[in-house]
Amino acid sequence: MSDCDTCVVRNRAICSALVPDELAALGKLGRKQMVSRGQTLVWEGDESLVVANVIQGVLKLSVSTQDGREQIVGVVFPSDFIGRPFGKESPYGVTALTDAEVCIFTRTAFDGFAKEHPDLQHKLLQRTLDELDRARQWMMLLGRKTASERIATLLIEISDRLGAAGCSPIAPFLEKFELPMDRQQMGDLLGLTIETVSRQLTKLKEAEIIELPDRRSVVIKDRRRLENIATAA
Amino acid sequence: MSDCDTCVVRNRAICSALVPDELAALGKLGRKQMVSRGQTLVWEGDESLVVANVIQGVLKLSVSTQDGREQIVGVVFPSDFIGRPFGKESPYGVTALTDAEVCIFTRTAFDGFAKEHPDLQHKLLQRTLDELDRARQWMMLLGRKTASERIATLLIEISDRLGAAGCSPIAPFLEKFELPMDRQQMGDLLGLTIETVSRQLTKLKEAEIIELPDRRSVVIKDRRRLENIATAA
DNA sequence: CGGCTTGCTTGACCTAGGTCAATGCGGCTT
DNA sequence: AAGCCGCATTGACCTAGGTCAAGCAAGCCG
Repeated sequence: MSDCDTCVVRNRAICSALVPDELAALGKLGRKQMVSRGQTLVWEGDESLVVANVIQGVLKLSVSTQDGREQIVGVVFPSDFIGRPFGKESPYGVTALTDAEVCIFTRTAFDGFAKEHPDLQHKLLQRTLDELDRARQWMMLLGRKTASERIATLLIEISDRLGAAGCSPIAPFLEKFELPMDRQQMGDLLGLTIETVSRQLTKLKEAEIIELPDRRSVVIKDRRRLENIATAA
Repeated sequence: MSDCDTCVVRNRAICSALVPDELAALGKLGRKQMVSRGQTLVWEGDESLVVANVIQGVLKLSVSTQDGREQIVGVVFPSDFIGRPFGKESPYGVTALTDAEVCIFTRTAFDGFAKEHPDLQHKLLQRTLDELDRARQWMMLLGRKTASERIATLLIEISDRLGAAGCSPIAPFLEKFELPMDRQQMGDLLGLTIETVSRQLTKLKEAEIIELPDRRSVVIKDRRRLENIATAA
């Protein structure tokens, strides 16, 4: 049984749609689980057996071709929901980018519970609609943006989402943060190669728009200019 | 008041979640409307004022950059749902690719009705999840596939979706069909230029995988080979 | 301390697909 | 039937980003 009362994401995850009694009932179905960096929770093409809420850490959703090309199709942060409820196999794999903690449910148990709780379903619908909007924005990036626009967009997006994931209500975004992924994964997310990612980052560094204190850290020195590059203004 | 009893998509659109009484109530809120090719139903960035079901025809969802680059982020066929329920502005425009007929609702009226009808919301959630899966598959295409893989994938997809939209239960896909878009729009959907689209189509024609009887028609002569190209096998 | 390992950067070169500029062609209009 | 007009195709050339191949720096371990 999960201890929902002390869960750090209880006010932001879909669980926030529930009243205490309902929350307790859902808590009985779920179980907290640690996932270490690189570990895969769901394999692409497998039957969708589990769904989960992210408590801590960052995970990727990814699709691959037979010949090994990979595209990351989504990145989930704390309080986000993972998985494909209501039947079907999962069309993408789910793998931890950092050590993470999730609150996991068997899909069938979750589906049953959701059917009985329209408020939960409503919340899930809202989230799915938001996720769809984000996916579509990313389609624009992949289809039409240049390499430098892509990198700038990614840095802004990570800064925003890590800011939103933090509990502080006064930090809409972060100016210094740790990348939750390596260069290869940035490439897989942006539809670029590792070399292009690296070159574009050094270009931004040389233009004094960002600093790169170490391989995982980014400091945004001139957010305005970065945003201009990102939106192709 | 719409005449739902005779609606050609009543068994496939989200309305199929409703019992006759409910359907009549929803029908009172909606109104059938013709949209002619090229006409825009919703502008990118505008407040989301309407939602709709597609009865006939094909529409595109698209996003543009300030400097005029366009990416089509979705294509909707008969029985599909259009719009961004539950608040927010629409992050993409909706424009008819062919003459079309839609069953349109004001967003607020629809939202109110949906809140009272969990079955309808459930159907909407399922559709949104499917749409999200499709968007993510397309992200793989835009991020990692070559031009010929993209064109092949598009032809298969259109053939499948036009087949599914037809009422015949024995036609899972079509071997001859009319493209619901011109070359430019194919490019905007695939993240390619018009010239590359044209060159790839003639390449497929010369390989005798397809025929192009006129600018809008396609005949798939060797579906197996086309599928192999599409999946990068 | 030196030698590995792992991930990142940099450089030199190449190519898929973009750009620019004709040319073609079917359908309308007069 | 001649002239447009709006696409689509084709060709010649160019470039952003991919590929291939060294280097390089930080952590780690003996």
